[in-house]
This record gives sequence, C-alpha cells and structure tokens, in this order.
Amino acid sequence: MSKCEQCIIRQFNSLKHLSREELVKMSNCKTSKIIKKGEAIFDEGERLKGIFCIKDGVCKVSKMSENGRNQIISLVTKGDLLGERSLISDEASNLKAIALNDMEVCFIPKEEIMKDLEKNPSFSMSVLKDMAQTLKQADNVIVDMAQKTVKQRLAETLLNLQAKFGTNEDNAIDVHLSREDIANIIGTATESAIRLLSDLKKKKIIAFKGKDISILDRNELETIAQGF
Amino acid sequence: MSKCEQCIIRQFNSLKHLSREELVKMSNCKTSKIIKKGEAIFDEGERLKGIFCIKDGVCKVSKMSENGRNQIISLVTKGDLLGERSLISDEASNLKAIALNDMEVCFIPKEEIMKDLEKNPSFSMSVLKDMAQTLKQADNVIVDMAQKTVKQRLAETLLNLQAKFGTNEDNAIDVHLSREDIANIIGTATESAIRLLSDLKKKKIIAFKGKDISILDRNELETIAQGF
DNA sequence: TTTAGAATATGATATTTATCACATTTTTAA
DNA sequence: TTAAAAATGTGATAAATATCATATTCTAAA
Repeated sequence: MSKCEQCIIRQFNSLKHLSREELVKMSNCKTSKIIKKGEAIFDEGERLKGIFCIKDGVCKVSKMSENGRNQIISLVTKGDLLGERSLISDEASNLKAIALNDMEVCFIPKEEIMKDLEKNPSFSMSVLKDMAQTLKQADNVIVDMAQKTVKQRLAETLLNLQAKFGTNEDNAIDVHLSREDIANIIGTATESAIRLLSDLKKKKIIAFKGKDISILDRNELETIAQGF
Repeated sequence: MSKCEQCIIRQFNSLKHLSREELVKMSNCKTSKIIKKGEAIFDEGERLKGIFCIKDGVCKVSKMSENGRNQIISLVTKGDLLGERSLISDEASNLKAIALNDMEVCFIPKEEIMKDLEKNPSFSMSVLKDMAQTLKQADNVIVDMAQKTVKQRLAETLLNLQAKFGTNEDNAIDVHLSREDIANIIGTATESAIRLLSDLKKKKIIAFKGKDISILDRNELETIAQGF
C-alpha cells in the first residue's frame, strides 16, 4: 500500500497543506480502491463515510432531475478530491459519481479529515478557497444554462473539455464521453446533441470518429459559444 | 453606532460563532451603511474590501451573461452575509448586488474577517458548512435550469419565494419583484414570464395585483413544478 | 397635476428544441 | 464468431420559447 506522505497526487489538492505527521496518520487509516468503468463510487442519497482522492481515472458526477433525466454536474479527475461537501454539511450526498474509465482512488475516513479541518487552519482555508472557486464556477454554469442556447452550450462544453483534458497524439480531446453523456452535460436531448455535433462536423469546425472528437477551428467554436 | 456584541442579527449567520472579544474588535472597525432601493452594494468586477452583514432589506445578486442578459443568482436578505466568497478566493467579484428596497447593512473589513477565519475554527467551520450548503443549492439550480421547462421553473420560483419571504396580511408573497426580475430568476424572456403568470392567474392557481402575488393553490403549483 | 418614460400585457410569428419513429453502426457477451 | 443489445444517426413533427410589434397601465419627476 502506497504512503500518503510519498504520494505526488496530494500536491494537486488541499491535502498538500497537511503536515508530515498528519499525512502519516492518514496513511494508516486510508484504503485504496479500484473502481471499474461504469461502477459507482457513491450514489445519490448515500451517506459518505469519508472522502475520495482520485489517483487515476475520470468520473462523472451527476444528479437526477425531477423529470427523470440525469444532469452531469462535473467531471472529476486525477488529483481532485471528491465528497468533501457531503462530509462537511453532514448530509447524505445529493450527487452520484460513476467511473468513466477504470479508476484508482484513495478513501480517507471522515474522522481523519474532520480532525485535520479543525486543527489545521491552512488546510481548512485551502478547502474553503476551493469551495469558493467551485461556487463561482457553479454561478457561471447557472448563467449558461439559463441564458445560452444548446448550440452555445455545446460549443462551450467542447472548449472546456479540451482545456481540462487536453488532446492526445491524434489531436483528439483526451476523454471518452458517449453522446448521451455530452447531452447530459449541456442539458439537452441526446438526439439534439448528436444533431448539433453533426452540424459542427459538416462545417469543419470539429471532426470526430466515434468518441474521439477533435477541435479543428477553435476560434469559430469560441464565436459560437458567445452566441454568433 | 450599534454594537456587534449586542446585535441580534448575527444569530442568523456564521458570526454567531465569534467570541465576545472578537465581536468587540469587530464593532470597532465595522461601519453601517444605508443603501437605497436600486443602488448597488457592489458591482461585477469590483474588488471587495470586506463583507456585508444584512441588517434589513433585500438585494438581488446577479451576473451578466455573454448574451447580454442578466441572470439573478440569489436573493439576499436580513441576516445573510454577502461577499465572503470573493474575500476568500481573493478575486474580484463575479457578481453584482442591487438593493430591491431600502437596506441597512454593516460592512466588516477584510482583515478582521480573515483573522477570525484563521483563528477561530468553529467560525471557519460554520462558513465552510454554509458554503457546502450553498453549493448543494447551486447544484439543484443547475439541474432545474438544464432540465425543467420555463413553466416548471416559474412554479418552483413562486414556491421558493413564498418559503423564503413568507406572506403579508393579504396573503401576498412578502417581496416585490418586477416581472423582469422574475424572468431573470427563472432565465427566460420577460414576455414569457408575464404570459405564464397570466396563465396561472387565469387558472386560479395564483392571484396578483401589480407586484403583489399570492399563491391560491399550492398543491397545484407543486404539481406543475414537478412537471405534470 | 400633468406627462414622459417605464412596466405590464397580448398577439403574431419565427426559432429552437423535444419527441417519436426507425435505420444503421458499434459494442458486448454468450 | 455471432447474436443481441446498446449507441449513434436522421427525418418528421410537435411543443416550447423567443422575438417583434404594439397597446395599455402604472409611476415618478417636472
């Protein structure tokens, strides 16, 4: 079992503010898990007993609407923490997390995290900053969902995905999402997402083969995202 | 000038976790402000030098979309804190706050708040909890905006407004919003909001005279909000 | 009090998006 | 390897919503 104090991943999140001593304690109570593609890390309504530190892989975090449709709220990837919010508010999770590919995550029990939050101000301040940032992002998403057309949201989503996941050797965005997942990110019907993707392809703004999507004309995509 | 240690308002927010000593210090550096209806407490892009504790009145917190339309993100009222997020993330505000009626607010300088956040774990934990709660709410709004129809969102908004502001002696929701404000909360064109309000009135589900809106059939409104 | 400007209201129409139906392709599992 | 299931794609149509035009009512400032 790898040790937290030697783990490079913590440099990417708030855990970097923990002391050596705190990390050693954490090492002793944390467990590693392998999550297979398609499996849930946790489900809506579940009471989390700790948080997850993503060592490898990507998962989609989503929520069911009253209409019975799934809305993807965020994609969580290597280096991110998952589940802090439910822990802090001490409520059942309002979200579900499903692996998009095989994942490796560490589970850190609630008590350990809460103790560190209480005792280590620079850790709690970092979590606070993270949350403030996430909240700002959420505001932007609300505005986009409320005010932008599906076409604008699709263009923006493609740009965001490329910014977050980068591109592989073939210049394709380095994450594999189904058309349904894409539709569930932008909040539209799967058919609509497919149609608009085909449009963008026809206009040579993007290219795709299956789930490999690449951006050919980033400027044009930005223009579309802004509504022209 | 009233004193924080004697102020009842702080019981409604995280400031209740401050010690007597911390409150006395705060009293000495805080200032009171009167904000007239329609005036801004702060504007998008402004760098806040502190946070605001709302003693009386209501303001709308909004953000301009790239399409040039305004989206109201939240209504902030008596007892709420305003501006913590920009302070914590140490960035210019992404939001604008405009008074909906005459307001009385206290301004607490950044240094004072940050010091308390660092030194008082029960205060910072409370702010953290607040933020986790706000984030959960934001998730719900994202899902609603992405998945619900304008009609559903209007019904839900009316129910939310009544839950938050209560009703006056005439059974009308105790906050005055223009039709444009209502449209900017649910993310639709003003005309669409007006039309749907008229529909609800015709069906005797709500009644209104000018900006006084009352809910006549709460059950039916809940049914509509859920999409039937 | 009067009056211009703003807010509210409503019709006509265009645009966007969802839904349903079905064909084709890809993936998965026996 | 092959059959079944899932994902992708496309057309036709319906429903939701925005936009534009214009009328009416309300509000606030001179």
